[in-house]
Amino acid sequence: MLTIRDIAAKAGVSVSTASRALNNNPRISQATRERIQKLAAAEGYLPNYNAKNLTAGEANAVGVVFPTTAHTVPENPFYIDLLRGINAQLVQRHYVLSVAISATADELLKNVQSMVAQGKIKRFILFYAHEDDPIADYLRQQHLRFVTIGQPDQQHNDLFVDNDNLQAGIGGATFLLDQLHVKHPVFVESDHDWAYEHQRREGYARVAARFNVNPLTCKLGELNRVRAFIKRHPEIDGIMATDDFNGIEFYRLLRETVAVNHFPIVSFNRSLPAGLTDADLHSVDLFPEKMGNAATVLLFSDREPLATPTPGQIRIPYAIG
Amino acid sequence: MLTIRDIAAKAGVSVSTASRALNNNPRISQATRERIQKLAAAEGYLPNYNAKNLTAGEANAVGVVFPTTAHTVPENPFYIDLLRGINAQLVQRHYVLSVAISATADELLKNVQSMVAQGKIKRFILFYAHEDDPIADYLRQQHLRFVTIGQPDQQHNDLFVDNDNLQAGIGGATFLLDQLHVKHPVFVESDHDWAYEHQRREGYARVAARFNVNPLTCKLGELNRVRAFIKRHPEIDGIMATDDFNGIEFYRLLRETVAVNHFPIVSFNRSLPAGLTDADLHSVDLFPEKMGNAATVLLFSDREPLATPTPGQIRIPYAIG
DNA sequence: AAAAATTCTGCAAACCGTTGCACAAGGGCT
DNA sequence: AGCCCTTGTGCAACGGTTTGCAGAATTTTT
Repeated sequence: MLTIRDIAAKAGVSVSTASRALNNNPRISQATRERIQKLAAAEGYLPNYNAKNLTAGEANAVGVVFPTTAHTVPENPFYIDLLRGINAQLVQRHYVLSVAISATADELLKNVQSMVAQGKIKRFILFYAHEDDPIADYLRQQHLRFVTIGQPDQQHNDLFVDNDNLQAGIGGATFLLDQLHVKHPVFVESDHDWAYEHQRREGYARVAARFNVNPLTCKLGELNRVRAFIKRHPEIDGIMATDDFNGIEFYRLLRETVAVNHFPIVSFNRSLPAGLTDADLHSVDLFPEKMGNAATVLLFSDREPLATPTPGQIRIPYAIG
Repeated sequence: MLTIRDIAAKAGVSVSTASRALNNNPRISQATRERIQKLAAAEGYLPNYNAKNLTAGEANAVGVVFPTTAHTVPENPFYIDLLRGINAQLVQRHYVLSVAISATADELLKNVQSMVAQGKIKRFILFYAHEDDPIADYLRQQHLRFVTIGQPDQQHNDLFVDNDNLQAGIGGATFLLDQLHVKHPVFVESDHDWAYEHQRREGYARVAARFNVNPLTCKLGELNRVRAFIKRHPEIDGIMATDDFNGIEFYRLLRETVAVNHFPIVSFNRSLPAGLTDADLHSVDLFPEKMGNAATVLLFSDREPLATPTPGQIRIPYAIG
């Protein structure tokens, strides 16, 4: 194993000079610095991060915390893309991505605490934004840096990255009404009252108003209630859903009564392969990978100031595909 | 920050004694060991893993490598469950889960190499089993321990965990023919020729033979070919698919010609929420979380011998839900 | 030419554990 | 009493890197 001592010896300098040269310390002359860096690169020297971490008192790792319950099945592909985006940023910084994932909140907290206490991990990304979250509380109390995915509790002003759900709602609805020529849309949401659903609905409502169209809305849940709703609204000729699953579920119920085909649906966050439905399914792409990127950049913004000054939050735009 | 020196001082012993006591070294008397462990626990002492790793020359981390292509959407929920299973085992061992995930094979390899060289990670789990995989080659060449999820290349005898796909195929087919009383089943698979699909098909074929039923099979792909297939086989009264997506896609095409309802489908690895289809959808559960558990146990089997001797591979049974 | 200021480099300690080796204490044996 | 063996403990070095401080070398100033 090649150590910094070997490099120092080959370069004919002391270990401390080598160390400083490799870390671009301005106290080492430009010439020496370059010479040593070239040498190190040529020899294939790579620093031992365990040693680095020991002296730094901080690990070169970012903790990524998954929500406890997998309930949110629809979000799964989203998580993977987030991981991609985050890791792409981390490798550049010679950081490693460590995940905390557990069945219960208790275990999860222990997992995170151990990362902090034993592993000296000082930076985290939370894959959820809950109110009164014990993990977030703990991190705040320890004065550790973290970014949440999704807009968190307003009262602490934590760092977060979120979609611009309002704009995405506006964009999706405009596409549905304008491009797909839908006259009698229905907005379909889950029965969870999630914040992002409200925001998307608000966007939809605004566009509906602009197009002079009735902003019909249906919340999923008890099937017969939904069926009754559909019976009452035979005029529906297009669906805007908060995600693919909700959209397709509503469509299935709709087709129990009316024989339609190639029916226009606009949803968010494409999470299903084509070919699963004969609907004319469009999706507002929310770029989870970009969210991962942005979250990481924000997480390191204490060291590496952001290009554009931002107030501790980033909103990712959307696109329709 | 509480260090081992503090504990040693409070206990009135030397640092080395404290270290040995905490690591259950038999050279320290039972009495002293217990006394020091109690004290450490009471004081809330937690060892610094960066220091431990430095002396050990190995990090307390397992690298989890995702396949490059995200396209494999169907498998996503599976990955999350795997992570769960793995992490549950790791926390017990005071290990951390580090992921490597990248868009391109090149970057992924670099990612892994950096984990090894800089991070001193010595154990890996691969979330795929490809032939001639550069990552696996690299790990073998470095004599590092790794376990693949799914049965790998036979010629190297790597460690792996896989489903018992043959048995699962038998189980699923039996359920379809016996419980759901299907007389004219069709086995639907993707056009990727994946190994697990062959194995499941083999199970299906055996059961078909036993039930004296024609082992009809259809490979997805070009839609009109599939439609023609369906036209030729109006007798089909049940589907066995290699995953939910394939099953539902075939079902959709089927319904273009025949108006069926509550149609029996048996697939594998439930990855869709109910409510998306009106088919009578059953799934053979392959317990990805258990696979994660097993993979981890296998990964550490050099230190912690397995309860039941196994030949470097574990097969996870299935259940039908 | 000498002094001062500036720039560059090296020594050694520090980070926090583990571990080889030596030594001390205690017991049993002849 | 003297010796050996066993058991328990401590000293000090080690792992690979960073960094405060001091000293050497070079340049600038007077």
